[in-house]
Formats: sequence, structure tokens, C-alpha cells
Amino acid sequence: MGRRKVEIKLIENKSSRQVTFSKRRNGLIEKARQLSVLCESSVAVLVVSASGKLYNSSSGNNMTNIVDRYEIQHAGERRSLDLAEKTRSYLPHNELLESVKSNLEESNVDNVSVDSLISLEDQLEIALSATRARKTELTMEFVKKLQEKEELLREENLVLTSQIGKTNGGRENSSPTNSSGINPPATLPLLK
Amino acid sequence: MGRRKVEIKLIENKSSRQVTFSKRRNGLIEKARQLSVLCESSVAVLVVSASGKLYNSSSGNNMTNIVDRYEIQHAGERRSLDLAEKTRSYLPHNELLESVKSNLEESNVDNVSVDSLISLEDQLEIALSATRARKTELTMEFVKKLQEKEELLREENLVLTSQIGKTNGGRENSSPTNSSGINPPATLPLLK
DNA sequence: AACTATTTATAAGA
DNA sequence: TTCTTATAAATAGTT
Repeated sequence: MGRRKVEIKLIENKSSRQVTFSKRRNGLIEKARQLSVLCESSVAVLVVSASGKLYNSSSGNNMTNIVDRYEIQHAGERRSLDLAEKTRSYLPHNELLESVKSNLEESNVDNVSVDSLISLEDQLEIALSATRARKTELTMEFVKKLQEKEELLREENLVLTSQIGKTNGGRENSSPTNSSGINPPATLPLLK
Repeated sequence: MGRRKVEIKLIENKSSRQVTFSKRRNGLIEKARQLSVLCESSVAVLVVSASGKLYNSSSGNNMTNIVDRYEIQHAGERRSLDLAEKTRSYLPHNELLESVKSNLEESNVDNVSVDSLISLEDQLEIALSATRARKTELTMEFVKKLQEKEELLREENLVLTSQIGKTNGGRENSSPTNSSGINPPATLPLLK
């Protein structure tokens, strides 16, 4: 789309290459913006010039989020080890983890068969599932303890209030220190 | 550049939005490729559709290198990359569920290709991840509320105790109703 | 940085 | 979806 048709190959002339770089880079970024707006999507463009200079734009969402979205999809190509590390420190499923670990080590050997990967996948899913279950269990225990504690404090509070009532000679006191405004004990509709 | 001039604003009609998304996405990626070749540069394009599907292309260098180049420049802006959190922020629940549902329905058709199953698998994993993240988030919120409530009750209790102390003429009272034996507010070592 | 002749992208229609 | 085609938009070469 110009005075002449240009072949898509390196522009030899340095200065016209620079001009084209600048024009087309802007064009690309504008196209990205339009796509984002027209179709309610997020678009990131990263351009690295031959000299290593970076130009970037993001539309519809910030660059970090878009790049992260990419990394979610390509997790494992990079730092999958962190995750494994976290998972291990989290759970006392020693035996399971041991076996998974030794299987992972085996897989490092070159000739990984699909069968062995399938079995590894199964093991990892079992480990993951166990991890999740344990996490939920611990959380629920914790919530239960908190709720019991709340109940005890509430009772204690009630007794104290009634004691004050007595020492005040039966004078009704409308919750002297109820600064909290707390009342019905919470239930947990959020989790099952 | 079409039969009509279009304003750059959300295309209301869903199906023509989809068509435009597909056309312009391809156009953008082609432009990126051209820029890369014409001017000896590296270009990455990341597009995330409204339903959370990722499309990406890289030219002149691989995606990982280009993204790394970006991250070098923006070191420090990077947060901890809580995968689940990010995933959730990307996909509004309703949209996510819609897309999963429609994909499940699609899959009911007889000729299920492996490709479509792969994509379905990805979507389900994203959905699962989002669901889990939301569950964790809600749980943490709930725990936080319980802990705040505990703190308030504890304070109230303290005030009541001191009031009793006063009416008793300054006699030290060793927590008369502390039947609960509760004390240091619990922390949550179980979850982060 | 502007200007246009052209090419290219694409919106609507089939 | 894919192709067609009229038209809008991008841009190559020029000033």
C-alpha cells in the first residue's frame, strides 16, 4: 500500500528501513488497539529492533496480565520447579512425593516412552489431588476452630455482661461495650 | 477498509464481532511478520479473546526470548505471579462457564477431533483453576472476617473484665470466666 | 513531518 | 466457513 509494491524481505537501504520500521511499528500498534476495542479483547505487541531496543504496547489489559496469561498456557516450559517445591513444603505426603520425585528423575533420561509419561501423569494427578484435599481439610479445620473460639468468646462476654448487671444492682445495661456491633455468628455459605 | 467505514468501538453483533476478530487477528499477525522481515526485528503478538482464549505469534525470534527481553526491561514490576489469581482475573466466571458449556455441547457431536479435545482440555483446566482460585479467595476472606471478629470480641471482653475490676474496688480478677482457655489469636500457618 | 499514488486490508455479501 | 469485491486504510516514495 504505497507508491510501489514491496516484497516482504529485508529492506537493504538502512535509512528507508528505519523509516519503514517506525511507520509500520506504529501501524501495528494501532491495529492492535483497534482489534482490542472492536472485539473486546486484550492485545499485546512487543517489538525488538535490530539494535535491541524494545517497543511495546498493550490494549484491553495491561502487559503484565497478558504476558502472564501467555505463561499460564505455557507453564512448564519455564519454571515448573517452583510449583513442585511449594507443593512439597506444603504437605506431609512423604511417600507419595518420594515416588513422584523418583519418577520425575527417571523421566529425565532421554528415551521417555509415552507409556511412562502417562503413568507419571497419573501419579502427578494423584499427588495434586491429595494435596488439594489436604489443603481443604486443613482450611476447614482452621475455620471450625475459629468458629468455636468465637462461640466461647461470645459466651464469656455474656457472662461478664450479666456480672456487671448484678454489681450494678439489677440496672439494665444495654450492652455497655458492644462497640463491635457484632452479632449473629457467621455461617459459611461460601464453602461446602 | 471495507465496504463501509467502521467506527472503532465494540462491535455489538456477536457473530460479526467473531468474524472481525478472526480476520483482524490474522491481519495483525501477518503485519507483525512483515515488520519483522522487512526491518530485521523481532515481534511478538499476544491476543486474548473475550472468552479468555489465547492466540500468539512471534517472528524474528521465539516468544520466550521476546518476552524475556520485555521482562528484563520491566524487572521489578513483576509480582509473584499467583497463577490461579491471574487466571481468575482473566476470565469472568460467567463467560468462562459459558464457553466451557458451549464447548462441552460441541464435543457431544460424534466426530470429536483430538485438536478440539486438546482445546477443551485447556479450557477445562483454566475453568478448574479459576474455580479453585475463587474458592481459596472466598475462604481466605471468610477466615479474615472470623479473625477480625475474634479480635473485637476479645477487646470487648477485656473492657468488660476491667469494668468488673472497678466495681469490685480494684481487686485483681484473674479472668473470672475464662473457661475457654483461649489466648493468643490464632494465625494461619496452613495457608498463605 | 506532510503529502498522495498505490497497494493492501477488510466489511459486507454470496 | 470461504470467496468475492467494493471501499477504507496503510504506507512507499516523494517533497
